[in-house]
Amino acid sequence: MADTPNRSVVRAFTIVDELSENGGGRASELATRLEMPVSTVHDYLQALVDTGYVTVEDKVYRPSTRFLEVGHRQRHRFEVVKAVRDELTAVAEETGEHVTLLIEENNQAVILAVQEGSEAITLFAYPGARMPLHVTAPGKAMLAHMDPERVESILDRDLVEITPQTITDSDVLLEQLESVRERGYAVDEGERIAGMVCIAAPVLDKRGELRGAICVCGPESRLDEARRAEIADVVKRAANVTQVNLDYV
Amino acid sequence: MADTPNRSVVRAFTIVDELSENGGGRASELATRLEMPVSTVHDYLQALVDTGYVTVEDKVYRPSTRFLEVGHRQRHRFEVVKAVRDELTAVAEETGEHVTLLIEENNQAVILAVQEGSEAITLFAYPGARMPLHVTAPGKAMLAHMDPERVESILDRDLVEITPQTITDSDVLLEQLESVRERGYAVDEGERIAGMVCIAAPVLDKRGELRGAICVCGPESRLDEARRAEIADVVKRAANVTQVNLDYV
DNA sequence: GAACTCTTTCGGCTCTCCCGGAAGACGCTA
DNA sequence: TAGCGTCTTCCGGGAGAGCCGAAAGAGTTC
Repeated sequence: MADTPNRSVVRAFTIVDELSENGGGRASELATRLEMPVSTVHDYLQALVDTGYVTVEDKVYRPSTRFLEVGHRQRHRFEVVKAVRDELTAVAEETGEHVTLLIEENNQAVILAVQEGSEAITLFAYPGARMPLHVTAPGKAMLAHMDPERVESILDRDLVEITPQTITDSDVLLEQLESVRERGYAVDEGERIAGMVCIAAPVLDKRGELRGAICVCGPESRLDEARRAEIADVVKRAANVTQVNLDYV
Repeated sequence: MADTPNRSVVRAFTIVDELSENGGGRASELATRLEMPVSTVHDYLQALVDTGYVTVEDKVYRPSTRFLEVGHRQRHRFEVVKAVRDELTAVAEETGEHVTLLIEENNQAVILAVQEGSEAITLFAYPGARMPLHVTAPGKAMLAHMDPERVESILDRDLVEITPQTITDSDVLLEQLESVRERGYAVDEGERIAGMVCIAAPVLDKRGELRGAICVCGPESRLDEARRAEIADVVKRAANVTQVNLDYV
């Protein structure tokens, strides 16, 4: 944690972030948005283009496919992605819903794989999509198996409210985590997306280390008590099989 | 094209590249490989971690899932990805082979989507994977519809030989491009991967602008003359449907 | 063709990156 | 446990590189 992290590096990635959020932009646009001199932004964009991580076309700059490349290469190195693969499709087939594999990174839940069942709702879910831990079933599933100190430090911060259902009381969350450990799965009811219910089970390896979570999402209307129980079983089984695969590899 | 592109930016991404290639590394490792002082590398790594684009665990640094995020967001903005979606699965089902969608970026062919048929050979193909244009069917399909001046400048450079079959003679390539335009599809026979045949059709929009290429790859043994012709038809149809979808959107 | 906007170039001042050196952390061996 | 080797982390002063104002160039609009 240096006092002053290399400013150029930070600025470069700030520009990348800005480009990514808006899907691209022109030098002057960025300059105003980031409150930097145009010439400075211009210099950075040149440098970024030089590296190949940004492309220009008609003065519009965009993140290049290099990001995909680096991202996917890295993704392949997560053993859990391979270990879960068949189970993910199996779960999608059995439930017909939207199924994802997530991991925890920097106190956030990040999607690594998506598999859509036949009835799956179209969600804005893609590899790399991230969300706070406390607002989702997979997040809670993972929190339940993280180091208590880290959990505490995470819950101590502002628990952002994303929907009216989002749980922002850390005591309530701690109770839920306890129940996750007992039942082996977590549920969220419209806590991240209104009207959407998610059921998730944590994936642990034989040493008990957290490796991710498998999550099924569907519309409230379709998921009554009985169906939720069914899905919970499917998800738990998938997590279990994945663990076995992990330990084999 | 500034004379001296911001050194910090270039260095930062050099480090990212190195991390990506080796799937992560320690400060001292990078320092030796990149021939930089350890302390310098350390400073950069700190800054990169600060941005969230690199993570550390047990002193091992890795590109974070941010790259996936940026990459995928950008991918979604390519209309051709949506336009081709159903066709890609259709082609995979019909042929049973390995099907990909590629685009051209910075004089390279880049995979944007992969769909594996039931018999598909396992290829090291993932979104973001890149390859020279002249060594692949999709590359040739795209070259055939690029600005002649650009084509010339690309073919004028060193035509890297990847397999003994790779075509490194620009005149031969130019002839092939002509035939691609006539027939509507391109073929490569072990020019990128020995023993592998690929058949690809370019995707153009109504203005005739190049938007990408659809590619089917399979083992030589399975693809005799007749089957190649079949696949060529399937691929051409898929490209055509995609064009229609594109023009609709 | 004048006025405006946005991109690109230029260059000198100043700030910040750079890296040697040293301290600290960790692991290994005896 | 002490001692040694390796790696990470911290520190600070010098010099080189980034920064940005200003102006020129490119492209558009009316």
